[in-house]
Order: sequence, then C-alpha cells, then structure tokens
Amino acid sequence: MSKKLVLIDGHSILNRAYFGIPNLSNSEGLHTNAVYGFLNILFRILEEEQPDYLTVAFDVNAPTFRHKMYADYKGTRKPMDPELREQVPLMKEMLKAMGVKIVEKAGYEADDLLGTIAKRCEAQGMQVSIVSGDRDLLQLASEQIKIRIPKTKKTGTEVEDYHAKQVMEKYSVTPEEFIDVKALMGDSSDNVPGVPGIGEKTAVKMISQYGSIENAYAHIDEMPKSKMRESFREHYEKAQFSKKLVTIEVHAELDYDPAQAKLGSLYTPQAYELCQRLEFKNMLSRFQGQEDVKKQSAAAQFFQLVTDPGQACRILEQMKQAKKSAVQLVEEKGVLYGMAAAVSETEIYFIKCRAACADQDDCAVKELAKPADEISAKELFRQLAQILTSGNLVAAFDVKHILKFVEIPAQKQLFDVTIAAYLLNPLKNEYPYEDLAKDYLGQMLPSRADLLAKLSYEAAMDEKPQEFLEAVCYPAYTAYAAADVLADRLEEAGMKELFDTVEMPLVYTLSDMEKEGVRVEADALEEYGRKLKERIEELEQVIYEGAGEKFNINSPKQLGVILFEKLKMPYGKKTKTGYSTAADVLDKLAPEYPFVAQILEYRQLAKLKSTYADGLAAFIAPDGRIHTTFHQTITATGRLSSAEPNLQNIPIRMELGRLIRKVFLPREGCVFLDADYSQIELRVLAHMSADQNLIQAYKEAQDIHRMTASQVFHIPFDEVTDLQRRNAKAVNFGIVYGISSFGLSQDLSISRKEAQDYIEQYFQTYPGVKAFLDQKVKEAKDTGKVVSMFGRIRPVPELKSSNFMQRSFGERVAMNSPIQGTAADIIKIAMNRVHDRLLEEGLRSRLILQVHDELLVETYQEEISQVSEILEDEMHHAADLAVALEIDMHSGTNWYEAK
DNA sequence: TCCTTCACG
DNA sequence: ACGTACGTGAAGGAA
Repeated sequence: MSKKLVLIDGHSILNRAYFGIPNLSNSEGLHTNAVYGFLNILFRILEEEQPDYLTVAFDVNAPTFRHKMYADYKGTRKPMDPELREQVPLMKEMLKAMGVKIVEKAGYEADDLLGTIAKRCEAQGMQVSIVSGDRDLLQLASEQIKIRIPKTKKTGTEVEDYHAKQVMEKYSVTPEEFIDVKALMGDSSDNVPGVPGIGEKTAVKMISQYGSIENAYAHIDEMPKSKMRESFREHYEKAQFSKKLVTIEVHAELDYDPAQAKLGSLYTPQAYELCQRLEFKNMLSRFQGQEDVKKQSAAAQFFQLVTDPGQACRILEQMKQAKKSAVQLVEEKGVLYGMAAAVSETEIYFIKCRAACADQDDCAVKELAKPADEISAKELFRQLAQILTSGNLVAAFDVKHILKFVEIPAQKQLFDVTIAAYLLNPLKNEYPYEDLAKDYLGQMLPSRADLLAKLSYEAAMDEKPQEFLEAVCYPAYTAYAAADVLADRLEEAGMKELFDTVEMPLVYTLSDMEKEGVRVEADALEEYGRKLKERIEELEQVIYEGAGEKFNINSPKQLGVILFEKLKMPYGKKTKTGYSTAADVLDKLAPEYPFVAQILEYRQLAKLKSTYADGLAAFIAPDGRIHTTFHQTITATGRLSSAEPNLQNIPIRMELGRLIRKVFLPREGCVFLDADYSQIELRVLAHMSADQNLIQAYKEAQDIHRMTASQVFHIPFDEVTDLQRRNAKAVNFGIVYGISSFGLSQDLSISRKEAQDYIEQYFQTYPGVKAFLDQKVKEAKDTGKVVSMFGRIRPVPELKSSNFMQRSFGERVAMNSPIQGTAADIIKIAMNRVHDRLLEEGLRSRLILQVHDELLVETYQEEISQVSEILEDEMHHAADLAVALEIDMHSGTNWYEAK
C-alpha cells in the first residue's frame, strides 16, 4: 500500500478562506476568518484522505527566482489586505502548534516547492494530493498526483479533483500542455501577459492541435489567416516569457524529508489553547476525547450528578435559603430529564428526574414512570415552586418555559438572562449560554453542539454522560454568574426599568396567555378546508387547460416558464433565480389574461388551505384550543412574535380569508372583546417628533389620513377626494417605515418624481417630523443605535457599511425602530396591566391574544362591561402622549365578528 | 437549507 | 448604477 502525502498551498488556501468567510474576528478585534476557513478546509481534506504525511508551503516575501527574472510582470501584484496579512503569522503559529511541517524558501514560490516535493515523492511511489486555489498547479497533475481545488459555496466547501485524466476531460489538453494554454491566454490577476486576442478557446484549440507554443509557432503559416494568428506572430516572445512565468519549477533546491512531515495528532494542547484564544468555538469540540488536551473549564469541575432523592432535597432546601441561585430545566420533546441548579459558582448540580409530559404542549401534567431512586417530578416541582417564591433571586434562561411546569404568581425576583441579553442586543437570533458566558463573563465555554454534537439528551445521557452533565450544567452556571453582570449592563444602558417593569412581568402575562390558548372549532375549520379544496381542484383543471399541459402551479419556476415563455406574456421583473411571479407582477397581467387571474385565485386558495385550514387544524390541542408560543426575544424592534402556530397573521384583508376567523370562538358563556389601537405608530410619531401641526391634526380630526391630505395638498378638509386620502395614507405609512421615494412610488404605482414631490410637501407641512427623522439618523450614526421612548435600544450597524443599499437600509431602520419600538413598549405595558387587573379584580375573563396593536380578551358575559372598561382604561393610559391613544373595541361571538 | 411567496401588523 | 419600503412566520419547491 503506497503512502499518501497531502501538500497545501498555504497562501492560496488562506486567501480563499479569507474571501470565503466574511467578517470573523475574536473579541479583541483580531481578524480570524482566514485562519478559521483554512482550518475547516484542512480538517475536511484530512478526514477525506487520511494521509500519512502533510506539508504546507508558503511564499516568502523575498523576491523569487521567477519573480526576479520578470520583475516587470510579477512585481505589480496587488498588495495583500492588511486584515489578511496579519493572519499569515497566526496561521503559521497554528500549524506549528499542530505539529504540521511548513516549507518555505527564499528564492522560490510555494508553487515551486509544491511541484518539487510532489514530483520527488511521486518518484518514490507515493500518492500525492496538492490543495490549492490556483489552477496553474493543474500542470502538475499525473496519475499519482491529484490537484484539489476547494470552492467555498453557501452550502459549505466543495472540492474539485484533478488527476491527469480530469485535466484532459475538462480542458482537452494534457497537464504539460496546460502550461502552454495558460501562457497563451495569460492571466491578468497573476500578471501573466499572454498573447493579446487569444483567450481560453483559441489557446486550447491551438495547443491541442500542435502540443506546444513552439510547435504551433513553427506551423504558424498553416493556420488560417486571422487577427489572432498575426497577434501570435507579433507576441511570440511574450508567449515564451509567459510560459516561463507559468511553468512551475520541479527541481528546486530543497531539503525535504517526508519523515519530518509525518502526520501526528493535530489536536495538541498548544493548538487547543490557540483555538481558544482565537475563539474558534466549534473547533474546540474536535479536541474532545483527546486526553492530553481535555482541559475542562474551571466551572466544569464543580458539576455533580445527583440521583439520590435525599441529596436532591438537601440541595433544594439549600436553594430556598440562598440569596441567589439559578435553574435550568432539562426537557426535550416532551420528556423531562431533570433540573440543573447552581447554588453558588462552585456548587452546580444536575438533579436527575426522568418523567414524561402527558402532552408536549401542556407540560403541567406529567406522567412518571421512573426508577424509585430518583426524586419524583411532582416533588421536584413542588420544591421548585417554593424556591421561586422564596423571595430570593433566581436566574434562568427561559423563565416562561419553567412556568409551564410550575404554577406560581408573578415574582419580582425571577431574572430571565435570555431576555436581559436580548434587550442588550436584540439583533441576535439566539442567546445560547456560551454566547452569554463569552459576552458577559469573558469565558469560553463549549456549546451544547461542541459537547454532544447532534445527539439528543436521551442518547447523550447514555453515550456521553460526562458531556451531558456539562451541557446541562453550563446554562445553570452561566445564568447564575451572568445575572449580576447583566443587571449592571441593563442599568448602564438605561434599560433596567424596562426590564423590571415591562419585560419580566410580561413573561407571566405571556405564559398565562399561552396556557389559556384560544378555542378553535375543528369541524368548522375542516368544512372550510373542504370548500377550498373543491374550488382549488376546479381551478387546477381550468389552469391546466389554459396552459395546455399539467404542471406544478405552486412552483414559481414552472409557472414562470408557462407564463413568460410558453404563453409569451411580458414579464415585469426577475428574481435571482428566474422570472418573478409575485402577486404584484401578476396583478398587472390579470386584467388582460384571465389565465393569470385564475393563477392568482388558485394561489390565494392554496395559501388559505395549506397554512390556515390544514395548518391550524394540526395545532388544535386535546382541550380543543390552540396554544401558540409568543416569542419575546426575536424581533429587532421589541415586538413580540407568535409561532407554532403563528396567530398574528390570521387573514383579515380579503373576505374569503377573513371567514377563517369564524372558527375562533370564545368558550361557553363568553364573548370576545377585541380592542385595537387606532394608528398607534403615527400617534407615537406625533408625540416623539412633537410636530405641532401633526399633533394639532390629531386633535382636530377623527380621520387623520383625510386631514393629512387636506394639509399636505392644501385642500379644504371636506373636499379631499378618496384618491387624495389614499395617497396621504400611503405617505403616512411611508413615513413610519423610513420613507423612500422608491418605496412610495411602488406602493402608489406612481413615478419616483411624483413620490418625491409628495414627500417634500409632507415635510413642508410637518417640519417637526422631518427634523425628528433626520435627528434619528444622525443619532444612529453618532451612537450606533436608536432608542425607544421607554429606553429600548436597537443597534444599527448597517449605517457603517460601505454598501449604499445597506446604509440606506440603516437609515430607514433608524427612522422606523424608535416608532415601532415605542408602540411595542406601549402595548406590552397595556398587556401587563390588563392581565393583572383581570386577576386583581377577581374576574374569570382572560387576555388570550396580542396582535401588535390589538388585544383579544375571552370575556364572560357578566363581566363584559367591567372588562371593556379595563381594556379601554389600561390601553388608553399605557402611555402619556401629546396625542391621546385611542382604542377601537368590538365584541362578538367569534373573532370575525369581534373585529 | 435557501428561496420565493404571502398572510398579518 | 445600484435596487428598497418597517417588522414577523409558514409552506412549498429546488437544490
């Protein structure tokens, strides 16, 4: 069995990695993207190849032999980005730490070293793989030498492999001939001049026919007359020059002994340390199991598994006494595994307690089939409730999740670290413990994925008990240790009050809303779906007839081909992947083509059926109700979101969709009371901008859009036409979104010029609004963030971008977020107050849904007047603005009627 | 998994 | 010349 050698073109791969992975740096600001990408490619290649030897070649900065000879050409190479340059020594340090052989030699380029080593080792009977981003190296390919070119794609790294055969297949020339092809066509990025006028096609043709530049030149008179032939004649010397430039030296003077390049374990303690310093979190997992580097974080040595019920009880007692503690319930897919608890930074326990939730959505009821040597789930939660109500500080990652298991009244002492971290930076998608540990404790902890890979808790418990223990205890540890830091940071950022009086209380409000759920009549929903199905099937037949063939109407790609190629309709715009078939494009075609109108109707019905009729039915719980999850740490602006299912986007604009709301019912003896804020964002804008005209407009008129039209277009209020009102309404929306003439012109189907005129007239009418929006953009540029009325921050990193689009986006965000964020603050305040008053006043009615500016209360008949007063009162007074907050309220026996 | 489309505020 | 309105979540198709 022949030995295997992997050779890596250091600079080339580093370069690839640098451009493949944008923006990665550690917390000290050191750029690390190229090193990170290099290692990823390296690990991947090694896994695939399992070589015996490994060597990485680098260029040295001294002029090389080829470089010197043709200084004119090679000398003008673009200098390296400083961000990349600083990573070269880092890369070498990493390779040294891993015990990888590095070769570099003054006077030679990495190519030459690779070529020399490859040919020598080939002669010794080895299999050689050369990894490089540079296609010049293809000339080295043979049966034993494989050139591997990694390509960074969105989906990961793909590697193109070339033995001599693949070079022939792809380029129709041998690897040796490839040199001549390259020399003829030239390479501007590498400053190889080539022959002007000869590109890849001609070069390949010429060389595959004649075998070399020299032979081609000898037969130049046989070639058909052409510009290219004359160019070749004229630049023949240049071509020969180029050939020397392109030709890789395979006889470099170099001491190289493969024995020095023997591949050992890369996972050395030194490399581990360096990975930690560079904060390559997911690399650290590769070091797991390598005994010599298994450096547990300081915290991990205090983790302890608890199975004995007696000990569990003693720990729980201790927690009740502790001024501060942290808990982490370990639950996955409806199975409880236990609870991790931190009593101090050096006392972290995992109390094992296996139990199955009776139902995944409603964990409050549990069925336990478990060994007798564990504490019972019932007892655990009884004790936990006492801990949570002890008055001592308890920190946790997801308090709402805990509240699913224990029924306790709102507690001031609970501290949700996820929400704290969200307020401090609302732009993140997730707030995992390792991020909090890094950001707020300056500690690098292995993530769950590092520890358990993709193992479920179920599997990890048996297969990797130690890692499992760490994975469940780290969150408790982090919550415990980070809570104080987070509180301080919130204080510094001016958000402590927002956290204490709005966000934390909201956890209980939302928890109750989720537990309550909303009643949905399954039969009626099914009937609705059946009706849709009938019409959908009719439409399918008609559409297939119109198209003259069967196709998948749901596929934008297939539909695009039918519409714009087969039926030759004019296409409006294109997306990255093909023709756009979005509704606004099809709307324009629909009047002329009934076929398109049918498509639109089909789309509408298909959406209603799949997302709403079928989609919602799947979420009806055994109690006949749908329990959505409200996410409190998702949006960038402070709004809530609703998922599984999303109950914040139930149709209302189109009548057919709106009918769905008839299946949302209050329970027996109840009606729905639905209250929504009237134009809350515009009122917030009026208040925050303090524009006297806008404030006055609100004081004088019920119909703000008509009033805006009247003032902006200088028309008496009563003479405003419907069109003018509609335009004014669109401008009002545009202002809130961070106005742009393009966006407005799209919305109103007018020219950008006209849209621009509207905007200017608007700003003339309401100069305070203009000043306010400008000020927000300036503030965002100066401080990197904008702030809502209640102190909620939204960072706007896009404003620093060199990309015009990104920057413009940042400006719109800076204008919109304070408004949307303030509106979100206000309704959250209202929600808490409504929720609390219903309880305080001993009412049975319950807040069940929030849809951004709307609250839905399931109201007992006899409580209607009291509840409507509470809604009106608390929503109205949630904030004291220069313009009163007005509420529209309706009641009904279903959601359709109540809106 | 990413993209497109579309439902809501 | 660029190619967008702000904020979400879900479904289905295409890789």
